[in-house]
Amino acid sequence: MAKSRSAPTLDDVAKMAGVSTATVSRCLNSPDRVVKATRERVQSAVDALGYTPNFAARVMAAKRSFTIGAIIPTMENAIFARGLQAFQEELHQRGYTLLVSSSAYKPEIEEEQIRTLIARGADGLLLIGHDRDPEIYDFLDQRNIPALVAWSYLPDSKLPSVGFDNRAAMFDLASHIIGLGHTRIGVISARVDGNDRARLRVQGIREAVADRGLQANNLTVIETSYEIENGAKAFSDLMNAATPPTAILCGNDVLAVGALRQAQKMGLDVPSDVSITGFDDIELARIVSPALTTVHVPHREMGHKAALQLIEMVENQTAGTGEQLATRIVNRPSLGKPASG
Amino acid sequence: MAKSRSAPTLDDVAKMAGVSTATVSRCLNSPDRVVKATRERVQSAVDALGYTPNFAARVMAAKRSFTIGAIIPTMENAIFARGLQAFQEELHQRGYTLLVSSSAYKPEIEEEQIRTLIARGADGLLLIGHDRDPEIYDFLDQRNIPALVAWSYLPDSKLPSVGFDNRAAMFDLASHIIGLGHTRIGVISARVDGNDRARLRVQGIREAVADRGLQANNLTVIETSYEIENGAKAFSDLMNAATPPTAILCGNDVLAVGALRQAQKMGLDVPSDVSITGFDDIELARIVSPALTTVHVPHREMGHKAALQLIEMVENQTAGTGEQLATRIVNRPSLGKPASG
DNA sequence: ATTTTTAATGTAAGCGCTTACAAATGACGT
DNA sequence: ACGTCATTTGTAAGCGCTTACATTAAAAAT
Repeated sequence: MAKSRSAPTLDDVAKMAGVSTATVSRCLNSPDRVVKATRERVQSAVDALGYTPNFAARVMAAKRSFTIGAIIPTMENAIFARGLQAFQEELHQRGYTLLVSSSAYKPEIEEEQIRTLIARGADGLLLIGHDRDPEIYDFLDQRNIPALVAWSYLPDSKLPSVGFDNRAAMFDLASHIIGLGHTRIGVISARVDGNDRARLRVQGIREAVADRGLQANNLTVIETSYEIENGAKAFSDLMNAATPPTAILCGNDVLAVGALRQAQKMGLDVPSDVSITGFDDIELARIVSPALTTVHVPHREMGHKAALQLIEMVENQTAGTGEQLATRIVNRPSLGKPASG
Repeated sequence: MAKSRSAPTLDDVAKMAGVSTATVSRCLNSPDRVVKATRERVQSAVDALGYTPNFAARVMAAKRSFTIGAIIPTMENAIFARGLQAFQEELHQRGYTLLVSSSAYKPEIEEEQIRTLIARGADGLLLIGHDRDPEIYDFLDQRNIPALVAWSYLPDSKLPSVGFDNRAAMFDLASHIIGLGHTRIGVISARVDGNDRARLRVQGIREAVADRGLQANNLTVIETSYEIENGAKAFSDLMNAATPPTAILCGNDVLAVGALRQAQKMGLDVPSDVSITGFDDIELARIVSPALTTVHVPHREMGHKAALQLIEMVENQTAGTGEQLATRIVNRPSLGKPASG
């Protein structure tokens, strides 16, 4: 096994360059405060030694970590992966590193992760959605840690948010579908408990139903967890009812794809026997056949803007204004008019 | 804006509990070295103050960070996202935190990320694939940082690896396809430069072709980058040749899905006009129609085992033995016998 | 040429924790 | 009773960096 030579320190560099540690530190952090000749001498010592600053020491002394923490429900979901990728790219661009944890959709894990990330000196936090124990907000407040919510925009929330209006997006889609003549609506939603995004989407549908004068009993909502198979199961439950829906709105594309496959398995044609719609517009939505009508969410833009906003909050001690992003309905063949009248 | 009360320190706890900082530290790190009464007194002070240890200080003093760094090409690819998720879960289980960076498939970015993660005190590193500048291996060696490679198993590599034999897996698939009677083979590969996984997959195909006595000119290989559209483009290039292939092997499922869609667009039936296969067995492979014949890779198992192995290397200063995981061919309708003779 | 102002560098005090070592306490054997 | 040994706790020295402040050198102003 290789002998481990421990990493060179600031002191080593200082000695080699014949200057004080303060000067070396300045060369690294504010080069303009050091005269060119010195800077070059220091630089060559750094190169010769292969010096890399020790992060922990730097954080401790500077009380800044250039680290941003993000806690997402899961990386396995393309929507988070994509937004997070854009978020990380922008962070990296601006000299920050990303610390990621996933909470597996469990509030208590999320809370623990928040504490961990803060203890690790995260300068700011990215959180998904608004629903969480108020205690957490107090904690963030008390510690004065900038935090931003993504994937859900709410104008008057505790934390500023960069995202879209889940309720309005689903309201529009549902209105459009009802406008097509559908009168019996099925909904396959993700679990709404502790998930404002899912809850608001369902609420948008309910409001559209009321708005269009449909009876509430024409609406059936099933809640299930995030897996293709659950979408399939929910679909067959919905279609086996006495008077099955003519359109099924799914809370996300993955559930919709599950429904779609189940339709095929049951010999039902989409959209002539039943229409199916998704939400998110992930790649999958374009690729299945029939392709899914869905709501397009600008995931990359969201990640990107969230990064900019959070960095702004961290660097200038500002409160963060949040930003609402537009979504749009993407019409594809999985949605049609209901059969007959 | 809330007054920022700065975080309570070990000292605060010690004072409140009427003990020394050493005792508080011991309560937290090796509780059995402290008598029960004291431990309880300290614990209540911790609770009352809402104390969380400062990570940077701890790292600096203990020279251990309980952080593992991972550098993956991109989070947007389901295969990495899934493996990484499993990796993170196992890490979390064992009290480690994951620091993630993505290199966007660029070696120079990867190198920079490696240095950054090490400077941040990562106790160990997870890297994807074996191809990289030897200098990096020297650096890792010199600093004595345990590192493990995943997604590619090689018995005699610089670093231990947990993964599968890309060459053999593709050799088997190609042999199977040739055994079905295909004689003109097209390959749509990811860029092989700096990517041993892609390179070895192509090599596996070449070896199978030679092994089965096919002329090398019956094999056409196109290299392209990772996007559905590129798979489509490569497919049409391949099929517009004078004597188009009867089977097209793709280096991954995403490229294969692109090829599949292009086939539909060109009015070609799969598999009767042309067979298409993928690699990875991501969800997409099951969902497209016809479903893709592909090579199943145990991504979650890989992430899980990589975590265990890396932790073992970190905690016991061992070299790491690596582990080869099995892949298997998943037969689905996108592969058939060639038309006519 | 001398004083004032400004720029460049050095000195040294922490940042919050861990841990080697020392000290104190108590249990035990003789 | 005393000394021995084990257990529990305290003391204090760093870990590698940043930065307020002191010092020195150089430039500008007189």
